[in-house]
Amino acid sequence: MRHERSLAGGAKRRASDGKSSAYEPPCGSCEVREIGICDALSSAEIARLEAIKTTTRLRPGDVILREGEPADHLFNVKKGAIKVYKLLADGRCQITSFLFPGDFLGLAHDQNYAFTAEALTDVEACRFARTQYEAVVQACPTLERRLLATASNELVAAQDQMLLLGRKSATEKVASFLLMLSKRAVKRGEPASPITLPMKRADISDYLGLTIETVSRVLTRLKKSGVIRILNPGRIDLLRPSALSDLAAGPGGA
Amino acid sequence: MRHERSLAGGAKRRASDGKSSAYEPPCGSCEVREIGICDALSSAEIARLEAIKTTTRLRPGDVILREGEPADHLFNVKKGAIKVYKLLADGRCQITSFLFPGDFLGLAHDQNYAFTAEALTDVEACRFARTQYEAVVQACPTLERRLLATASNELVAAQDQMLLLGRKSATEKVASFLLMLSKRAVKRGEPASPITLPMKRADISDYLGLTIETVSRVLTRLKKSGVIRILNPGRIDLLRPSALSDLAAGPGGA
DNA sequence: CCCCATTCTTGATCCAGATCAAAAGGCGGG
DNA sequence: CCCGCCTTTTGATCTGGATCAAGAATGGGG
Repeated sequence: MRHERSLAGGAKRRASDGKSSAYEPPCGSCEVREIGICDALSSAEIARLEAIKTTTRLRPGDVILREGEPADHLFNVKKGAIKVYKLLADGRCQITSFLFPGDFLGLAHDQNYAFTAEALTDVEACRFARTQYEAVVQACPTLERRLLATASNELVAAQDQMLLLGRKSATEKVASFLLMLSKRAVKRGEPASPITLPMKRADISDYLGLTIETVSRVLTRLKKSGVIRILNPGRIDLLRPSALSDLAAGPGGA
Repeated sequence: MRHERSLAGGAKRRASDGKSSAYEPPCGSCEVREIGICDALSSAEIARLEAIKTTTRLRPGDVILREGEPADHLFNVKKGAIKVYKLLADGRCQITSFLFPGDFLGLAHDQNYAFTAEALTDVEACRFARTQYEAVVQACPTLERRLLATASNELVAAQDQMLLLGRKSATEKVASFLLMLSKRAVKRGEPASPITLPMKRADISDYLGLTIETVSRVLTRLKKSGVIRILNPGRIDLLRPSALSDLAAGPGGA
């Protein structure tokens, strides 16, 4: 029951507790402004959002929101990494996405969240009460369009992930995963090659529909074949990205 | 190369060809009005949509839109069933969703479609040019909100499907699938129990990340254990839905 | 009504990845 | 600097579902 651990670790301090925070960074100097949902908002719109914004800080293992609970907050990730997952009754876990700076969290059509979100590292995020947020959305067509675009993007990503989970081999899955991390790092202005893996092997396997052991074995194989290099902390050097692409796509480039 | 078959069958007549259609049913008498995206639109808004609407009719195997092509149309399904899928280079296929009356098709944030959609049965759908549709959306906040709600719903469904693909056993997958079909049938006013399966075994396996043989074996087992009954055409009787739910959830109800 | 093509079921065997088991790192705390 | 815990790697074995291979329904066209 792999998850009892992290839940136990994280349940102590709920995100919702820290409504007030030591320091409220202004939106004007937001580091993720141009890659997040706030991009393309007018300064008047930003001001309206800023008025209802709270900054949340979390530590590894903290649960930000839990499946089944009332969906009454929305978040913008500013720093750190988050895993979003669903559990089966017996503890099996499927991570549906990892969130990084600039990502949006909390879209849920239902009354309740359909998933759990948990910090992997120290996290800083903007937090909005849903009711207030919706009021702002009503008044800002730009924001609503931005939300729709975000949802569409997530949908496309979800479809890619379904293809991966349903039809790719272990090697293809791991290769695709590394490339995805690299691409997303680039999108937020980080280098493509020594990528940072803020998550454990267990998280990678819960994301790819594999076991820890299989993920480890595939990484070892990639390392031995000179495609990647595994650096000390959670960092991996993509030595031959094109080889990785070939592996990710599988045969058929015949 | 399983798909060459269906593509061959469908490529003859593209949906986009039949811009004009023999008969344009008015929105006022639309059968799926209250379960589709048009629900909750004012009659003025409906009129604006109706003005730019075309009715498309398709036959089994017809491709409605293809991955990679410019995403310049949106659809509302009125009759029939559609499969939405992605392919790998070597022909492996993952169906990401089945569409039924009332469902929306065409959300794509990118310039191009990220998936292919193909009719499973005779299909009737409303078709809108994207540019015109977007103009209407701009003017109708209700419609935009409805689109966002639809996208959110799809996202939740996609997450469920990821859990299924990544972590469920073959039996759990098939049981979940049958229950999903039943639930959706109810939602559009059909009975819960003798459900109609408009798709072939190959489609079910491409949806569940299994092979045809495994799907067939699981169905046989469910039949032999008295949980379902397989009726002649593509119909299945859910004799013991609660047993099916137990199977779908897996162990853990311990 | 029969024929042929397609789909579905069933059986036999195989294998990628799971499971079980244990050693080897890494790292924070004392 | 050492200890103990957690994570990762590696090895041995097992198994659920894939693959390979026939049959048995089904159904549409002539």
